Amino acid sequence: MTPAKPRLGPPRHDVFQAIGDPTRRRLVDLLGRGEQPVNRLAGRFAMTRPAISQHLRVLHQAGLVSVRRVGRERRYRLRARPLREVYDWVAYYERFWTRGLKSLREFLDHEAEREKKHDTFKRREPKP
Amino acid sequence: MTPAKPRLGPPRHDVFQAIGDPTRRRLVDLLGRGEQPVNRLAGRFAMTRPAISQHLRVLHQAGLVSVRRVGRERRYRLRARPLREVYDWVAYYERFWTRGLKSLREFLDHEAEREKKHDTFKRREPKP
DNA sequence: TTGACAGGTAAGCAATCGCTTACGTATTAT
DNA sequence: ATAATACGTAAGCGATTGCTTACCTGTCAA
Repeated sequence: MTPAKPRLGPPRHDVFQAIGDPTRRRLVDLLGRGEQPVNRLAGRFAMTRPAISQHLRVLHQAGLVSVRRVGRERRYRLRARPLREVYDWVAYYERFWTRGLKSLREFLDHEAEREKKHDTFKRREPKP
Repeated sequence: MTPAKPRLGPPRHDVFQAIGDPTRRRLVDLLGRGEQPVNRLAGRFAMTRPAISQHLRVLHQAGLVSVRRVGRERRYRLRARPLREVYDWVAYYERFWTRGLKSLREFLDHEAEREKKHDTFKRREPKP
């Protein structure tokens, strides 16, 4: 197959990717308590301040934080709205684990379950 | 600062990272309709089957899918339970966008908001 | 004005990612 | 037996990530 085209331009970070990193999730958690300057945030991590700055940039590109300059510090605040996309996506699957025996999961796999049983008895599968 | 230690051993994929990739999210979506063999899944994407196999491996390591062999095909099925971790994390922030003027967000940033106003009037900030 | 502080940014580097092609291994069809 | 199918896996690749150190600018304090 022809090689996949490389992404060009500045990497527009999407929300799912942004929260894929545990450090950034912790940053979101910390900012959930309220606006905070970079140094205060960085103090909570075992890495350098520039590293945190870079994580904050990713969060910013994902629309998850905004900055405001106060004196010589920059205070970041959480913009949780983009998380809604994640929430909406994942909330759909809630039904897959909350319900019991009559779950949608089981309903959907009903046929598959029957096939599995037959497997146990060495029944032939219909040709794939 | 001393360089961060490289992660050793096989990369145990965590759920957040697993769903950080759009291809893997689509795989989850497809599997949400029910158990499916690899070829059927791969047919929906503009990439080779091995690429899909590798994505499925990541999902498997994250506990998001299970496999079952049927004849010569392997049928993957969704195991949505680990998504609960994502759901729980993100659900906390729902309040930040659902409520109106009296949101927790505003409550937490109440002080910050006042400072901002003062900024408008060129008032000095208390020393950071 | 000089220095200390807050923090962004660039460069560099090893590790990881996401993809490809090539190949190996079961299983089914002929 | 032989070929075809379904799939995994390894190797190789360029791009990206996550960190570091080094350096820069802007603001406050002395």
